[in-house]
Amino acid sequence: MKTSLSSDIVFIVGPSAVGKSAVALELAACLQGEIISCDALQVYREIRIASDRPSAAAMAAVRHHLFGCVSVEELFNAGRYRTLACSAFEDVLSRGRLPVFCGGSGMYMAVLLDGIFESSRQPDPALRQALEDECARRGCSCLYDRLCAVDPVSAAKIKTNDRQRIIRALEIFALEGRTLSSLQGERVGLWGGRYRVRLFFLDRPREELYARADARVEDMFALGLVEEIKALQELKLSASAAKMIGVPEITGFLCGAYDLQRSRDLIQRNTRRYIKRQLTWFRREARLEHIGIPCGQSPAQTAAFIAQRLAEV
RNA sequence: GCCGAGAUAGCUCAGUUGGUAGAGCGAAGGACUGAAAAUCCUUGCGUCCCCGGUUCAAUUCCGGGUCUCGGCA
Repeated sequence: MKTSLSSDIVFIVGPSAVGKSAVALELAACLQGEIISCDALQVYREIRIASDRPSAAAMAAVRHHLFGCVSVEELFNAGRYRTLACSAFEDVLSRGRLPVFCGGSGMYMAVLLDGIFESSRQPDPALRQALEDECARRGCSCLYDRLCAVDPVSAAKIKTNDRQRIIRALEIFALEGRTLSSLQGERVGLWGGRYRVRLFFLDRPREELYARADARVEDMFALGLVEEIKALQELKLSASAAKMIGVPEITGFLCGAYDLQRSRDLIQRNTRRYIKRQLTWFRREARLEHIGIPCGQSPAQTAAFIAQRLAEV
């Protein structure tokens, strides 16, 4: 079917296990679109089952971007994502197709919509490591005190024992010679720019979401999750890949810390907590158009509903 | 049937020398802008099994009951 587009870029976001991928696939298929990942883990090549990457059939039916584009050994982060995602959607647009971003990483969506400050310098792993070491040795509050002196605006927004953010803020100051808070004021993103952007948030009742997520974890085990994670042991995982849900839990099992059942329970629990955090993130995002998916509705029906909304406005 | 032990937050339990109670886990809410599937913050009135008794006051002591778990038959 041919629909006249009223948007240049579409986002399909929502919590884990809500059914984003299937809806995005249907939507892209009927609007001549291409899918771009908006997910922090689906970019990793070696993690197929654990990140619930779209099937080969789905990828053959509609062109997908950024899925499995980097190795788990590489450091990946929001900055790199933004660079890759921007060139991907420009590529899609240049071929007259509709970019459909799909994923559950709220921050990656925010980074595209609102931007991120542009760093002139290369990240310095040694500097990060030095800050890590100092934090481990002398405690978080010691670094926090330093941040208060250097960048009181950022310090006011960061909790005294939020290791990750304290280190990040100090790292930026050391690297750029300017404070994180001042740099963050200079961000420019897609929102409010020359593109028409529509954000669709897919949702289901919490209990249904949890049940679907639990079932999906069972499926992952059946598909060979343990083998997939076991294979990663040969590699040197980057910090970002090593903390993905599934890796620590299965590694614990492989080391004999507990049985398989326990690792599955942990993965299910951690997935539920992750879903909760996603919901918290998206809840305060006022730009989203909420799409509640009724129980039993097919992805094609949801996609048709969204396509209609796109055509109307 | 007898003898023990127990019954307290969703779960596992602690505790109150009698002044209506608190840990862990789970759960919920929140923050979030280059690790984000990350990192971090906040939140526990619950017929203290039921009915009586003693007492100014009982979840705590006493008696009876119900149920659960051991052991013995």
